[in-house]
Amino acid sequence: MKWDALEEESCSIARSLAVIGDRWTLLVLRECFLRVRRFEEFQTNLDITRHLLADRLKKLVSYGVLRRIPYQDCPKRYEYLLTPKGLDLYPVLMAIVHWGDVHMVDERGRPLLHEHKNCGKVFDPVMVCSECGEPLRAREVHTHPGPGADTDRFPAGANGKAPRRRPRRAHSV
Amino acid sequence: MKWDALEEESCSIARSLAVIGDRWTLLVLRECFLRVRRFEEFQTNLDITRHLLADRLKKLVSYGVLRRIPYQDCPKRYEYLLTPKGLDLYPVLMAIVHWGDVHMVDERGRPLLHEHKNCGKVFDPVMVCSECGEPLRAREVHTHPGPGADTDRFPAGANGKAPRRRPRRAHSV
DNA sequence: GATTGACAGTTCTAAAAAGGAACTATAGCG
DNA sequence: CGCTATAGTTCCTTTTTAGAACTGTCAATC
Repeated sequence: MKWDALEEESCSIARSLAVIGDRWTLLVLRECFLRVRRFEEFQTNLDITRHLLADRLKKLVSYGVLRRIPYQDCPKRYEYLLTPKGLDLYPVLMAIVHWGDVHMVDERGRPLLHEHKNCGKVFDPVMVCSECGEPLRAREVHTHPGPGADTDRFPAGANGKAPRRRPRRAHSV
Repeated sequence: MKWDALEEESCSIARSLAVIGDRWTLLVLRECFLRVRRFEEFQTNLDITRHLLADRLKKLVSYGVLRRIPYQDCPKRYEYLLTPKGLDLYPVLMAIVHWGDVHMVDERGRPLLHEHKNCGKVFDPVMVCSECGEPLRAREVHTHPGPGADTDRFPAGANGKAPRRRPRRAHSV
């Protein structure tokens, strides 16, 4: 499977990974949420090669995750800002941060603490069900093929196509 | 920055990315949550090269995300199961799925629908504050350096070290 | 007026990683 | 014996990435 093929997959994870499934991209986005906006600042903070940084920024702009906005003319200079689509990646970053906080910290403890302005407390992010508000656990979730399902992998009950593999039972994720 | 250097960083995102910051690894984990356990099944479903698959599985086992369990002797055969540490990646996967569902679907709609067994409804995952239960938005979160902070990037107020850059204001993420 | 520095990249070559296909080893089955 | 299934490994080619230097524009400094 090539990089570009990910976008074509009938799977929201695969399609998301076409955008964010690369270590540098996620680190660039971390910087964006830390209010970093300019090429040089990304480059200094991340110690990424300039080539790759230019490439990743271009890709994120083309996917609508960042906007490239001029902040001065003469010479033309641009900065990179999160779009609403980019801001919606916040839960992804927070989920990754929290997993790292729980499972990857060293003896010194967490590098960053998060404070919720609304309630004033240091918190952890928790993933809950939009309907009942309960925290989600993999075991307590069933999946069903949706309208955009890959009929090869998740064959619809009624059509005559032979499944490529044995029919699957309901899944998590 | 080399791959291995990520683990050393004083940032939970960087350290998490040392484990999951690669497109194949996240696709392998997707399969794990879909109850896939065996080498051949991963390989067929993902169309990953056997070489890479072997490498990624080995890495995930070494990080304690998967366990490699024999399910028969003669010949020895192993299957890969999520550990508790691996199961804790569920919110990360769900956050990615949800972002893809919202921003990357084609005209056909979502590939998969998720049903919460506890309440019986099709749901979306929502990231909330552990303290007040409100949904999290990047703008409403401040960060402070924690005990494991990088003093270079987040200098402690009292010590005499000159900050490498101008002192930062509080951040999101 | 020449020099230096900031910024946002681009260009070049060498090294590392990934892709693709075939091969190995073990056992059960007919 | 030949065939299939499983879980990898080996070999070679192609693609990406790393690392460093270079370009071009303007502003401020010597």
